[in-house]
Amino acid sequence: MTTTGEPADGFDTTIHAPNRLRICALLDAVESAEFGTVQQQLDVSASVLSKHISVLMDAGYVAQNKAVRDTRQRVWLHLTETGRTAYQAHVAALRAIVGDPGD
Amino acid sequence: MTTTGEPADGFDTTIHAPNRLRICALLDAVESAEFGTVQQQLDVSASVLSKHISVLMDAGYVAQNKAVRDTRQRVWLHLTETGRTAYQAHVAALRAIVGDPGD
DNA sequence: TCTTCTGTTTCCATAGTGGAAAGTGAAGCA
DNA sequence: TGCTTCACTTTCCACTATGGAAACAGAAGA
Repeated sequence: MTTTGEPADGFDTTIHAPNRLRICALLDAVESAEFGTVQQQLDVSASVLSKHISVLMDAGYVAQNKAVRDTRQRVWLHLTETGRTAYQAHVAALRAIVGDPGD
Repeated sequence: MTTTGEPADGFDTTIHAPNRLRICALLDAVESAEFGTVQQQLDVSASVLSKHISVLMDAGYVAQNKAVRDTRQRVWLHLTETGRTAYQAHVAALRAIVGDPGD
Protein backbone atom coordinates (compact mmCIF):
# COMPACT_ATOMS: atom_id res chain seq x y z
CA MET A 1 0.00 0.00 0.00
CA THR A 2 1.42 3.30 -1.04
CA THR A 3 0.38 5.93 1.42
CA THR A 4 0.45 9.32 -0.17
CA GLY A 5 -1.84 11.02 2.29
CA GLU A 6 -3.92 12.17 -0.64
CA PRO A 7 -7.40 11.06 -1.58
CA ALA A 8 -7.45 8.71 -4.52
CA ASP A 9 -9.13 11.18 -6.84
CA GLY A 10 -5.97 12.99 -7.84
CA PHE A 11 -6.47 15.99 -5.63
CA ASP A 12 -3.06 16.80 -4.24
CA THR A 13 -2.61 19.25 -1.41
CA THR A 14 1.09 19.51 -2.11
CA ILE A 15 0.24 20.96 -5.50
CA HIS A 16 -2.89 22.80 -4.42
CA ALA A 17 -1.16 25.52 -2.39
CA PRO A 18 -1.54 28.69 -4.47
CA ASN A 19 2.10 29.35 -5.20
CA ARG A 20 2.89 25.73 -5.85
CA LEU A 21 -0.05 25.44 -8.20
CA ARG A 22 1.35 28.36 -10.14
CA ILE A 23 4.81 26.84 -10.13
CA CYS A 24 3.54 23.53 -11.44
CA ALA A 25 1.34 25.19 -14.04
CA LEU A 26 4.28 27.22 -15.21
CA LEU A 27 6.59 24.22 -15.38
CA ASP A 28 3.97 22.07 -17.03
CA ALA A 29 3.90 24.48 -19.94
CA VAL A 30 7.61 24.33 -20.65
CA GLU A 31 10.47 21.87 -20.59
CA SER A 32 12.31 23.78 -17.93
CA ALA A 33 12.54 27.25 -16.46
CA GLU A 34 15.12 29.21 -14.57
CA PHE A 35 14.65 29.83 -10.90
CA GLY A 36 14.87 33.56 -11.45
CA THR A 37 12.25 33.48 -14.17
CA VAL A 38 9.86 31.57 -12.00
CA GLN A 39 10.51 33.96 -9.16
CA GLN A 40 9.69 36.94 -11.36
CA GLN A 41 6.51 35.37 -12.67
CA LEU A 42 5.28 34.48 -9.20
CA ASP A 43 6.49 37.70 -7.67
CA VAL A 44 7.73 36.06 -4.49
CA SER A 45 10.96 36.30 -2.53
CA ALA A 46 13.76 33.89 -3.32
CA SER A 47 13.43 32.28 0.08
CA VAL A 48 9.76 31.58 -0.38
CA LEU A 49 10.26 30.16 -3.85
CA SER A 50 13.17 28.07 -2.66
CA LYS A 51 11.08 26.58 0.09
CA HIS A 52 8.21 25.73 -2.23
CA ILE A 53 10.65 24.12 -4.64
CA SER A 54 12.04 22.08 -1.75
CA VAL A 55 8.56 20.82 -0.97
CA LEU A 56 7.98 19.88 -4.59
CA MET A 57 11.35 18.19 -4.79
CA ASP A 58 10.73 16.25 -1.61
CA ALA A 59 7.52 15.05 -3.19
CA GLY A 60 9.48 14.01 -6.24
CA TYR A 61 7.56 16.40 -8.45
CA VAL A 62 10.30 18.80 -9.44
CA ALA A 63 13.97 18.35 -10.18
CA GLN A 64 16.76 20.81 -10.74
CA ASN A 65 19.85 21.00 -12.77
CA LYS A 66 22.40 23.75 -12.82
CA ALA A 67 23.71 25.46 -15.87
CA VAL A 68 25.76 28.52 -16.53
CA ARG A 69 24.26 31.56 -18.19
CA ASP A 70 26.04 34.90 -18.35
CA THR A 71 28.99 33.52 -16.44
CA ARG A 72 26.85 32.56 -13.45
CA GLN A 73 25.44 29.25 -12.41
CA ARG A 74 21.69 29.18 -12.36
CA VAL A 75 19.16 26.66 -11.27
CA TRP A 76 16.86 25.26 -13.90
CA LEU A 77 13.68 23.62 -12.78
CA HIS A 78 11.52 21.06 -14.44
CA LEU A 79 8.67 18.74 -13.58
CA THR A 80 9.55 15.10 -13.25
CA GLU A 81 7.34 12.55 -14.96
CA THR A 82 5.76 11.88 -11.57
CA GLY A 83 5.25 15.57 -11.08
CA ARG A 84 3.65 16.10 -14.43
CA THR A 85 1.32 13.19 -13.86
CA ALA A 86 0.42 14.39 -10.38
CA TYR A 87 -0.14 17.92 -11.61
CA GLN A 88 -2.38 16.81 -14.44
CA ALA A 89 -4.30 14.56 -12.10
CA HIS A 90 -4.74 17.45 -9.72
CA VAL A 91 -6.04 19.68 -12.48
CA ALA A 92 -8.45 16.91 -13.47
CA ALA A 93 -9.58 16.71 -9.84
CA LEU A 94 -10.14 20.46 -9.79
CA ARG A 95 -12.17 20.25 -12.96
CA ALA A 96 -14.21 17.48 -11.42
CA ILE A 97 -14.93 19.72 -8.44
CA VAL A 98 -15.72 22.96 -10.20
CA GLY A 99 -17.30 21.35 -13.20
CA ASP A 100 -15.91 21.39 -16.68
CA PRO A 101 -16.95 24.19 -18.97
CA GLY A 102 -20.10 23.12 -20.70
CA ASP A 103 -21.43 21.19 -17.73
CA MET B 1 -10.42 51.36 -1.67
CA THR B 2 -11.79 48.00 -0.76
CA THR B 3 -9.05 45.91 0.74
CA THR B 4 -9.85 42.26 0.35
CA GLY B 5 -6.34 40.98 0.86
CA GLU B 6 -6.68 39.11 -2.40
CA PRO B 7 -4.87 39.78 -5.63
CA ALA B 8 -7.02 41.55 -8.16
CA ASP B 9 -7.18 38.58 -10.52
CA GLY B 10 -10.03 36.86 -8.72
CA PHE B 11 -7.94 34.28 -6.97
CA ASP B 12 -9.40 33.98 -3.50
CA THR B 13 -7.60 32.12 -0.75
CA THR B 14 -10.75 32.00 1.34
CA ILE B 15 -12.35 29.93 -1.38
CA HIS B 16 -9.22 28.08 -2.44
CA ALA B 17 -8.90 25.91 0.67
CA PRO B 18 -9.83 22.40 -0.49
CA ASN B 19 -12.92 21.89 1.63
CA ARG B 20 -14.19 25.39 1.06
CA LEU B 21 -13.68 25.02 -2.68
CA ARG B 22 -15.82 21.93 -2.54
CA ILE B 23 -18.44 23.67 -0.44
CA CYS B 24 -18.64 26.58 -2.84
CA ALA B 25 -18.71 24.33 -5.90
CA LEU B 26 -21.50 22.34 -4.34
CA LEU B 27 -23.50 25.42 -3.41
CA ASP B 28 -22.89 27.06 -6.76
CA ALA B 29 -24.65 24.17 -8.43
CA VAL B 30 -27.85 24.46 -6.41
CA GLU B 31 -30.05 27.09 -4.88
CA SER B 32 -29.42 25.83 -1.39
CA ALA B 33 -28.33 22.71 0.42
CA GLU B 34 -28.80 21.29 3.87
CA PHE B 35 -25.89 21.32 6.27
CA GLY B 36 -26.18 17.58 6.69
CA THR B 37 -26.13 16.98 2.97
CA VAL B 38 -23.04 19.07 2.52
CA GLN B 39 -21.43 17.28 5.40
CA GLN B 40 -22.11 13.90 3.82
CA GLN B 41 -20.81 14.98 0.45
CA LEU B 42 -17.61 16.36 1.88
CA ASP B 43 -17.20 13.58 4.39
CA VAL B 44 -16.05 15.86 7.17
CA SER B 45 -17.03 16.21 10.81
CA ALA B 46 -19.78 18.64 11.73
CA SER B 47 -17.34 20.80 13.63
CA VAL B 48 -15.01 21.13 10.69
CA LEU B 49 -17.86 21.93 8.32
CA SER B 50 -19.32 24.41 10.75
CA LYS B 51 -16.00 26.20 11.01
CA HIS B 52 -15.58 26.42 7.26
CA ILE B 53 -19.10 27.74 6.92
CA SER B 54 -18.27 30.35 9.54
CA VAL B 55 -15.30 31.48 7.51
CA LEU B 56 -17.42 31.72 4.38
CA MET B 57 -20.14 33.59 6.23
CA ASP B 58 -17.63 36.00 7.71
CA ALA B 59 -16.46 36.67 4.16
CA GLY B 60 -20.07 37.29 3.18
CA TYR B 61 -20.01 34.41 0.73
CA VAL B 62 -22.51 32.09 2.35
CA ALA B 63 -25.72 32.66 4.24
CA GLN B 64 -27.96 30.35 6.19
CA ASN B 65 -31.57 30.03 6.89
CA LYS B 66 -33.28 27.52 9.08
CA ALA B 67 -36.18 25.39 8.09
CA VAL B 68 -37.93 22.41 9.54
CA ARG B 69 -37.75 19.02 7.88
CA ASP B 70 -38.92 15.83 9.57
CA THR B 71 -39.89 17.75 12.70
CA ARG B 72 -36.35 19.05 13.17
CA GLN B 73 -34.86 22.39 12.37
CA ARG B 74 -32.10 22.21 9.90
CA VAL B 75 -29.67 24.70 8.50
CA TRP B 76 -29.87 25.42 4.81
CA LEU B 77 -26.89 27.00 3.16
CA HIS B 78 -26.66 29.07 0.05
CA LEU B 79 -24.17 31.28 -1.72
CA THR B 80 -24.84 34.97 -1.53
CA GLU B 81 -24.57 37.00 -4.71
CA THR B 82 -21.17 38.16 -3.51
CA GLY B 83 -20.21 34.59 -2.84
CA ARG B 84 -21.31 33.36 -6.23
CA THR B 85 -19.42 36.14 -7.94
CA ALA B 86 -16.30 35.51 -5.88
CA TYR B 87 -16.49 31.79 -6.51
CA GLN B 88 -16.90 32.20 -10.23
CA ALA B 89 -14.05 34.70 -10.29
CA HIS B 90 -11.90 32.25 -8.41
CA VAL B 91 -12.70 29.48 -10.84
CA ALA B 92 -11.83 31.84 -13.68
CA ALA B 93 -8.53 32.61 -11.94
CA LEU B 94 -7.83 28.90 -11.61
CA ARG B 95 -8.54 28.39 -15.29
CA ALA B 96 -6.20 31.24 -16.10
CA ILE B 97 -3.47 29.52 -14.09
CA VAL B 98 -3.86 25.97 -15.29
CA GLY B 99 -4.89 26.89 -18.78
CA ASP B 100 -8.30 26.39 -20.27
CA PRO B 101 -9.02 23.13 -22.00
CA GLY B 102 -8.04 23.52 -25.61
CA ASP B 103 -5.07 25.75 -24.87
C1' DT C 1 -37.64 16.76 33.10
C1' DC C 2 -34.56 13.89 30.41
C1' DT C 3 -32.96 12.65 26.02
C1' DT C 4 -32.01 13.13 21.20
C1' DC C 5 -30.87 15.56 17.23
C1' DT C 6 -28.44 19.21 14.89
C1' DG C 7 -25.33 22.07 14.68
C1' DT C 8 -21.75 25.54 17.19
C1' DT C 9 -17.93 26.76 19.94
C1' DT C 10 -13.88 25.88 22.53
C1' DC C 11 -9.59 23.64 23.44
C1' DC C 12 -5.63 21.72 21.75
C1' DA C 13 -1.98 19.99 18.83
C1' DT C 14 0.09 20.26 14.47
C1' DA C 15 1.25 21.93 9.96
C1' DG C 16 1.62 25.57 6.54
C1' DT C 17 3.26 30.10 5.04
C1' DG C 18 5.93 34.08 4.54
C1' DG C 19 9.51 37.72 5.79
C1' DA C 20 14.08 38.68 7.20
C1' DA C 21 18.51 37.58 7.78
C1' DA C 22 22.32 34.54 7.94
C1' DG C 23 24.75 31.00 5.33
C1' DT C 24 26.83 28.61 1.12
C1' DG C 25 29.24 27.87 -3.12
C1' DA C 26 30.86 29.49 -7.51
C1' DA C 27 32.75 33.39 -10.13
C1' DG C 28 35.08 37.54 -10.90
C1' DC C 29 38.37 41.03 -9.65
C1' DA C 30 42.21 43.60 -7.42
C1' DT D 1 45.07 35.13 -2.18
C1' DG D 2 41.59 37.73 -0.23
C1' DC D 3 37.23 40.31 -1.05
C1' DT D 4 32.90 40.95 -3.22
C1' DT D 5 28.94 39.72 -5.81
C1' DC D 6 25.49 36.78 -7.32
C1' DA D 7 22.12 33.16 -6.88
C1' DC D 8 20.04 30.68 -4.31
C1' DT D 9 19.35 27.88 0.52
C1' DT D 10 18.59 27.48 5.25
C1' DT D 11 17.36 29.06 9.65
C1' DC D 12 14.70 31.70 12.80
C1' DC D 13 10.51 33.61 13.97
C1' DA D 14 5.70 34.97 14.07
C1' DC D 15 1.27 34.15 12.58
C1' DT D 16 -2.46 31.71 10.42
C1' DA D 17 -4.86 27.54 9.10
C1' DT D 18 -6.74 23.15 9.85
C1' DG D 19 -8.69 19.28 12.03
C1' DG D 20 -10.19 16.15 15.99
C1' DA D 21 -12.51 15.79 20.24
C1' DA D 22 -15.34 17.30 23.52
C1' DA D 23 -18.21 20.57 25.72
C1' DC D 24 -22.13 23.40 24.78
C1' DA D 25 -26.78 25.21 23.06
C1' DG D 26 -31.41 25.27 21.23
C1' DA D 27 -35.47 22.86 19.57
C1' DA D 28 -38.42 18.83 19.67
C1' DG D 29 -40.14 14.47 21.71
C1' DA D 30 -40.97 10.88 25.16
